[in-house]
Amino acid sequence: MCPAGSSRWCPTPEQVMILEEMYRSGVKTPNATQIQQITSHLSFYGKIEGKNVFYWFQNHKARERQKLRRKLTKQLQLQQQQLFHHYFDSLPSPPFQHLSYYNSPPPFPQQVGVHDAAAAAKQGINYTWKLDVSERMDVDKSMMKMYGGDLLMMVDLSTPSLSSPCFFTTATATAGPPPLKTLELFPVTASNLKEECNKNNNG
Amino acid sequence: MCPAGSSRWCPTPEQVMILEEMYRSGVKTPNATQIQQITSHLSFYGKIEGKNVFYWFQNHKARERQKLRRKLTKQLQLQQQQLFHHYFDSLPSPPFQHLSYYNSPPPFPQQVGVHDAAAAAKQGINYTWKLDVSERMDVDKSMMKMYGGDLLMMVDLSTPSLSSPCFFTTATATAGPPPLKTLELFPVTASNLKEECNKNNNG
DNA sequence: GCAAATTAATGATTTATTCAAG
DNA sequence: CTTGAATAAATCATTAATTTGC
Repeated sequence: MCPAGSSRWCPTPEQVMILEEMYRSGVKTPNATQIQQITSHLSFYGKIEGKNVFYWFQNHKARERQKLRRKLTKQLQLQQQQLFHHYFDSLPSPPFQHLSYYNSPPPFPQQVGVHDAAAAAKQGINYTWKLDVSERMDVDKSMMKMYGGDLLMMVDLSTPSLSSPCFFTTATATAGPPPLKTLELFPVTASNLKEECNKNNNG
Repeated sequence: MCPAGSSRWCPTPEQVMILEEMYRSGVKTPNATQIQQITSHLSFYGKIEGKNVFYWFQNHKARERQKLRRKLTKQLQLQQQQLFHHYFDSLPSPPFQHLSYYNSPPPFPQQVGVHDAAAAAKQGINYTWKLDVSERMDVDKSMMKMYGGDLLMMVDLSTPSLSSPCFFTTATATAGPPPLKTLELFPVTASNLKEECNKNNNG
């Protein structure tokens, strides 16, 4: 339960359930209209604001990605080890096995992404990340849209010179749909490495 | 000059000048009220919206930091090299000089931050980042405030069920002032290293 | 059992990175 | 190449879960 004067939103179980269901069914980065609808719907189950919904999706998406990455990285390591042992165990007498093991990638370093994608699929990974391609849904074609989804500005009612209570208004009718961005399948970058390093502290 | 149906804001020279002057005089992350004032002031010189002002400060702050970091890093490297050479050149006959040079920090690795702060100061670097401590200015005590300053949501006028044109409203009266955050003086982290790596691609 | 102490989960902010217009 | 715009990653901060000693 949430403390009385809590500084942050504490979602009710129903709210979380609904949000997760929406996420699963494809809503990853809801636009302004969607957030509005979701918010008013969820407000039935408890106090909630639009920014809570927005943050929830942002965090959820990021953390799902993170979980997936970790899982993949772990599996990757496992498989490389296994394949490696398999490869060297099949040799008559491996002279520099220990060196190779610690220093070099296995003998198929160029295709590691594709290879492991296929292999991981065999092991039951569902390629959830492919869903991310449809992150932007663009459900309604109204003039209004969400700018980036990373900016929230409050209304300042104390300023009398303001005719409209809203700070930013969109009068700009931008042409064309937003550029659909694909996700890199195997983002084994510095970010991942750092994460893998930190992981050891958590357990 | 800005094309007629341009998709993005093209600031006039006057606007840029004023923005830079404001930045120099301490405004690094203006709140909603300040942005409103700046916007209406600058609108005298040309078409401008609140989000333009917001983005401008965000980008400017980030890129100033970036410039400073690069300068510092470069200077750091230079000094370490110089000190290093000075140190080893003073030895009678350095047997493993090349090894040490590539593998080890100089003999004062624990205080590198403090040391270089002092040294850099001598060379004329102005510690601009110390200004960042006063980033949050909290000029007015109105109920409305800027949330993070990193979220912008548009109004959806096409939804008739909306009583207020604004999407997110702040009714939460949080207690106490926002926690003033200090900036780390020498953020020589993985991020910096990565940047230094990438820098070579740019020139 | 049950609070104080730790740890994990997650809501909220800030910073870094990337995209793309000009 | 510069820079406005947008997105993603990292980080901070608070709350929920848990462990631990009594």
